[in-house]
Amino acid sequence: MEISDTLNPKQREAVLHTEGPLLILAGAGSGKTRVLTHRIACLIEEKGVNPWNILAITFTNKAAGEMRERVDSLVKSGAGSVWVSTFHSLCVRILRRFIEYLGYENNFSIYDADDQKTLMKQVIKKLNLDPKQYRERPMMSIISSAKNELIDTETFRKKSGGDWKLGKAADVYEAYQAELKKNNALDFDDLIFKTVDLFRVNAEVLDYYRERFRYIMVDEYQDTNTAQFELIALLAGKYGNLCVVGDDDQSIYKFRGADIGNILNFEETFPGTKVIKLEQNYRSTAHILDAANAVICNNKGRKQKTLWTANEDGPLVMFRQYGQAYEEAEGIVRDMLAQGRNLRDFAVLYRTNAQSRLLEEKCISYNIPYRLVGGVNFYQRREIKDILCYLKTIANGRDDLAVQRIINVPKRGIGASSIGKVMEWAGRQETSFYEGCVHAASIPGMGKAAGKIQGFVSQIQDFARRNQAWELGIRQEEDVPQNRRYGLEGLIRDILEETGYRSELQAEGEEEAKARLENIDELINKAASYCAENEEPSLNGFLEEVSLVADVDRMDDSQDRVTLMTLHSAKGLEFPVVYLSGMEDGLFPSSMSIMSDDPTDIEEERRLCYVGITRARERLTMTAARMRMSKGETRYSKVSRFVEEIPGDLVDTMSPGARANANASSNARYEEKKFDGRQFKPQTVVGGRTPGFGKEFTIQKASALEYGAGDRVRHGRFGDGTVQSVTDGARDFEVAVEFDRFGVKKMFASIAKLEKL
DNA sequence: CGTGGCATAGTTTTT
DNA sequence: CTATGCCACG
Repeated sequence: MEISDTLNPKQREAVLHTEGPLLILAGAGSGKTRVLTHRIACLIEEKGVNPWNILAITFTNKAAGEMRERVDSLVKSGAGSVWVSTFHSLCVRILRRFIEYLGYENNFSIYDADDQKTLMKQVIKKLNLDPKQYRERPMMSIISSAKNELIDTETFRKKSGGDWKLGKAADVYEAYQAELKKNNALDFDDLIFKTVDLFRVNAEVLDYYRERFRYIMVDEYQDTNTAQFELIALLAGKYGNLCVVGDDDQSIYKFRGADIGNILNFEETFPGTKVIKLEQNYRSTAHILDAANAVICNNKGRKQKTLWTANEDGPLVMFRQYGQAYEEAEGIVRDMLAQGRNLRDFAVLYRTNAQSRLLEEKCISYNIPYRLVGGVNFYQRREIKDILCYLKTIANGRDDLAVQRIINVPKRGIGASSIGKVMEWAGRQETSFYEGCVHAASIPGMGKAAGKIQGFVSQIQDFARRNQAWELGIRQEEDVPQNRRYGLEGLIRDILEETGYRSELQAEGEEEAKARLENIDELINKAASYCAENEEPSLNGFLEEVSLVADVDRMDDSQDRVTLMTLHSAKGLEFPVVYLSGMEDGLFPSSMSIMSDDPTDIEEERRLCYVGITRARERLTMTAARMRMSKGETRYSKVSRFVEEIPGDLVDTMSPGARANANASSNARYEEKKFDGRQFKPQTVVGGRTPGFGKEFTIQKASALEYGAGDRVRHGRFGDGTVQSVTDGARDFEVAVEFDRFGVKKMFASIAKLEKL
């Protein structure tokens, strides 16, 4: 085959350079996946490398799946032996095989964020720390960063020096790790950390994988953290055939420990590195690309490169500012409808998951099918977690968290005090909670509860026996519906029926139960397809698969639907038409990053904006709202600084006439809530490069107000009322007024323009 | 032992 | 505003 036919010179160079360290700086839409897949094909077909010796690491399972598919279609045979995987699944596979060297059992559980939180809460309680002062989240993030930096408990303790607060954190870290180990469980960060640990303590295992993975490729390299870096460096330490692909401008996971230094310093770390820049963009129109470049060039400390394209100019970038956030959502939905394209062409992106709600509501009211990526995770739903905890208990009885979650679900009359007694006993015996349940009868003071616990234990044992029989390939004789082979599907069904989970669910209400049972059905389908797709399906394998899914992995693009998702989830994807919603200072960039004294925080937001812009192929629309509800109160925002960074001649701000139209039509539906847009004419216009929008909405805070609590005032729309309170906020005075006809309203003084009577 | 009501905290982003 | 968590009561 002619591998290089469809590639440009730079791409071809990257594909053919197969030996030694290679850094590919690939701008957005520059065809990096094509380079990677062709490179794999080249290794196999031109250089005669055994596919078995190739490892490609991606960020999400979705990306891995796509790469696998493309390699399959490119390579005649053997492509199946190429190991394409995410960091996390790679590590799980390695650990399942060798973790016993680290003192864990190979049926370990994987804890997600919820599990971590529960465990952390227990730890804080156990250490008798004030839960007001030591909250789970901050503690988790301290520990997570430590693990991402490969700092173990011992080093952490040393580094804490005499610092009291850090010493406490060290206590928590130690206790948390001990608890995980006791439960034979690893959290997400551990998966990487422990694999590095394994490689460091066991030279044989390391060498085995070094021999195995002679050619390594890493996608999205800009988002690797120290632990992941070390993992790769160890693996590539013998043959040195390491090819990383990334774009420093698209590094958006600093909060998760990603170290942009990994890509910026790659050349120094790996002497003899060949650097290839891919700067031609094949994805977007020139206008979109110019806008992206205009935004990102405000960042300092980036590798110099300029994306260019041979594509046509395309339409201008659109910007629209609405009054209320729901008008913004409606505006987007109507705009999509007006274009008359396939719904799958559209993506609406936003900074925070909370923003999806309004968009969903509007999609529903306009009858537009949508697909929501992220948000409340399927696997976080109560009923799904319940069933998964049954499965986890069956797979790994040492997972106390799982056992404790389900021991009284459905209700078995095992209450908090009985559970407490078992916990106490297990603690004294230095054994697991489940083991405590097994010996419930011999625990003093258990009373009637002992029998109930026994019942639970024998149920679990029964399930475990069936599962073991299935895993060993023995056909289950009894309880087989027709001639279907017993498997995970059957196991979940049995759990549902035999524990009484289904009947309890049905007892509690029609609608609710129906929805939950549908979710469980979806889980059963998942289990069935897992079993069908895998050579050697196992309970642990299934649990892994469900715990390592990213939100985008569950994105189903088979149906013609609009996609709603966060900017983070959108990384690596592309759509013909993209809306960037909520372009407001304080939301995007987030107020956290604005307040931060670390200037690189805002740069990370800017990179996120760059990622968002470059998702669009043909048409990009940015939208903002002046008012948005958050935490129960209205927030007023000006247009995002990122919008201002785009030169005015690239932007189409809606003409005043068109805006009036849009408002008029949206009013029809929301008349009662509508707040006349004209009242929001700027009080003060502070000069901006781009006329028509930008800095127009700068509120001039008055030094004092002429009215106070108790005074009668008049409002342009709400009529007369009595001032209840005046709060002196940072940006403006906030006034609460009880209107005679409209009730109590809170408003900002400079906007409301209240007139004293 | 279970439930229902109230209080409080929380919003970045996720494998 | 909404989700979660805790406490008091039945």
